[in-house]
Amino acid sequence: MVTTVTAPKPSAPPKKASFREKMHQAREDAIVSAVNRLLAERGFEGMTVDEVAAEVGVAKASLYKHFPSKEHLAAAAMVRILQRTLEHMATLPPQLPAHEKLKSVVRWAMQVHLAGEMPLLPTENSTLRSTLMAHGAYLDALVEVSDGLGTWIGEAQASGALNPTTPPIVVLYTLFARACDPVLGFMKAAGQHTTDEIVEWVLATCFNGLNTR
Amino acid sequence: MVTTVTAPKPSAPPKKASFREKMHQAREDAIVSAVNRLLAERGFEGMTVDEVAAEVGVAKASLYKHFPSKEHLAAAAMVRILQRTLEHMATLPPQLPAHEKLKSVVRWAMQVHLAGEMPLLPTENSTLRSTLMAHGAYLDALVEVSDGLGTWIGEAQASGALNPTTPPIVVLYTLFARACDPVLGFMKAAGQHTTDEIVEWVLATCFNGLNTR
DNA sequence: GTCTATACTAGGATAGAC
DNA sequence: GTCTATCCTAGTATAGAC
Repeated sequence: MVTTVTAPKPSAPPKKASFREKMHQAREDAIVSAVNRLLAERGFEGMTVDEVAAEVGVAKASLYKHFPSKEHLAAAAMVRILQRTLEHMATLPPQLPAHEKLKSVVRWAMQVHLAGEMPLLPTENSTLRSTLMAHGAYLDALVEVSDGLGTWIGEAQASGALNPTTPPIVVLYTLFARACDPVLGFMKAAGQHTTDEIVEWVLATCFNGLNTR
Repeated sequence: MVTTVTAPKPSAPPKKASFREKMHQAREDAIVSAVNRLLAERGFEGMTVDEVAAEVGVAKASLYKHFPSKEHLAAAAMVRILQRTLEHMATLPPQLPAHEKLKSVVRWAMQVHLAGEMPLLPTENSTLRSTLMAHGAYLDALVEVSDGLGTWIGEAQASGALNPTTPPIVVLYTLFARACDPVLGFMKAAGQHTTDEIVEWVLATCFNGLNTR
């Protein structure tokens, strides 16, 4: 075949390639957004791929051209929320005290939660767990968020703002857990308060505790 | 059929009736225990009726002689944990300060959680939710627990032990949520601390907050 | 890479004998 | 009221045309 004369594969025009790529990304973004919302509403087990397809307005088979399984769909949504978290963290002014940065992140996460966009934490022993634990992008993003928060936790404890006797890992896990706090949903369902009020009360409970100070 | 001579249905000997009844109750108790454990491990959607049957060591069809649906299996487990909560509440000495009673209940619930016996809260929009909302025994038990805790919350806020500016409903929901706090599972999975340490730290975080006091 | 149509399986529920 | 065997829907995933 060495002697065969074939035209060299023409490199596609950059403009067009970029356009196609953009469409592709936009479509995947729409998919991940839908997954994210359904994950927040129903959890991984409760969410069905049919629902995702319906919400995106695309055939189910098409989803599987983008992502190889339901677990990978969910993983993409988890990566996305972690990246959004990193983006929020990056917007915080460096001179802000560490404990204020932490508060801001939790406040932001609670607002995301109340907006119905915070995926529920996967239960242990879930098929999702093992996929996530083998998912490089997810682990990377998780480590990056944890490291960032961990640094601030150290600073806030050193400054005396956060209780230094609490093990930092307890603080870190508590912050993650508060982002998914069911209290937010309960209060919203009770329907007696604005989302801002709910966020401030739950946030205050988190940092100040239930006891009188 | 009025003229038909039939022996009057002999009332079963109390001893034997009681025995049969006891066997029945013991079987149902075993079922509910298994459901409770699997609900804690996998959540409602993640739990399968096959697993329940396997764990009890009984045929799946037999389960449906006791409970009409998967939802009702779960509801029975929810009722049971609420009743266990009421039992624990009843053991507390009346002269104990209200805020200590509340702490004791949360501590107990966390221990139950770490023992793998705390059913996960049902996600909103679940088929389980609607069954629970139509389940008299569940609602009764829920109201009874809520009323009991609500009374203590009022007392603890009046005494100044709990922050009186926090809406009581926030306190109540927070206590329920802490019983299912994923932080407990995270810390346990991290495997660096005893369950007693975990409980005390999470409990302290709940009542004292993350901030330095 | 999108669609329609379908394969395949898991899982909730039931039939019917004992 | 327990069992075995089965029904049947829902839901993940894929085939194959365009």
